[in-house]
Amino acid sequence: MEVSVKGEYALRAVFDLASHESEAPVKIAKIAERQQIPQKFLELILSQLKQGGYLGSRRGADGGYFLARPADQITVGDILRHIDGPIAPSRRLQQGESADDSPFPELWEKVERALSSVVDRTTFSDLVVRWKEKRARRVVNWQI
Amino acid sequence: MEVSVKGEYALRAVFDLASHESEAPVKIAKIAERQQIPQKFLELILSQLKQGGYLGSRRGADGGYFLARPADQITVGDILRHIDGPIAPSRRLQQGESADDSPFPELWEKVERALSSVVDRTTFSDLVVRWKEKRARRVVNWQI
DNA sequence: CTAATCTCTAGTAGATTAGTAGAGAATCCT
DNA sequence: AGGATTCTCTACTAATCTACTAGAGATTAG
Repeated sequence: MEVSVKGEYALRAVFDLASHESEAPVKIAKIAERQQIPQKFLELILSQLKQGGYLGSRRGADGGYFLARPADQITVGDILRHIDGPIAPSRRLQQGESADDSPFPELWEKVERALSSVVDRTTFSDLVVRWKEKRARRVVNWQI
Repeated sequence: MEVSVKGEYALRAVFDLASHESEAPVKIAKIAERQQIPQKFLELILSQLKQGGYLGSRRGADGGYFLARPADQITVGDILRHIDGPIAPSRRLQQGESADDSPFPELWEKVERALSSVVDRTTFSDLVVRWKEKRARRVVNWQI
């Protein structure tokens, strides 16, 4: 039940774009540097996220990537599913086994719902807001 | 976020033992047959579950495996963690990053809690009970 | 036109997964 | 005691996946 490194890179990349929303397109190199992601690997990931319709891009000088829709309309679940595939164990049935010969399909559905209640309700806008609040608190504590 | 085949085999095996609790030890071959698991692979899994303290065994004729504690004291989470490792993304921090430079550790904690609320509250006793109820209902429908 | 940047195809070392093979050790039955 | 049965332990492996790297090609801004 781990998230792949690729999946986590994808989340970080989208988060990076979300925190620079409505600015000029962000260059791959910039994201790679800020998020500590190998640039060439990141290129593949961003391209895949564009295929999925989550990002847009522009080439050339002043090019870069940007969110294809507002940060409050992209969820963590969207990105994870698109990069890593299904988020919960997909109901694997043994040969000649019907759905209710086994107690597990029901269990996996509960797991799916539990996971979904977190990742499909968390948008990148949420992440950015929370993160900014946390940073603000830290600055305040400094000053005291 | 998938459960490995090995993990699912482990769950099925413990479930099989739980549905034959308080009977004589169950032979590997019997579990392998009923649950459709390659026997040699199952041997490794059962042995690992024994190392974890979940199962006991006896060799020789009339030997087999059995639960080391009652089925209502073994959870799905116990088995999954023991076979597949951590159930939620473990907070990976980038180099030189403190826990609140990033919004993700907090996210992963929520995921962990959500998952835990399912797998750590589901015992094999629960699974057996639900499964028997489901079978009972099916028989009733047949007769109508 | 050219420099900057994204895009696309290919390759790849190392780890992991899902097994298999086979000999050894304990236990029960007669 | 002897033999059959069953778990136990170590070693090996084919195939797949992961996390990358390399390099040439296509777009765009100025």
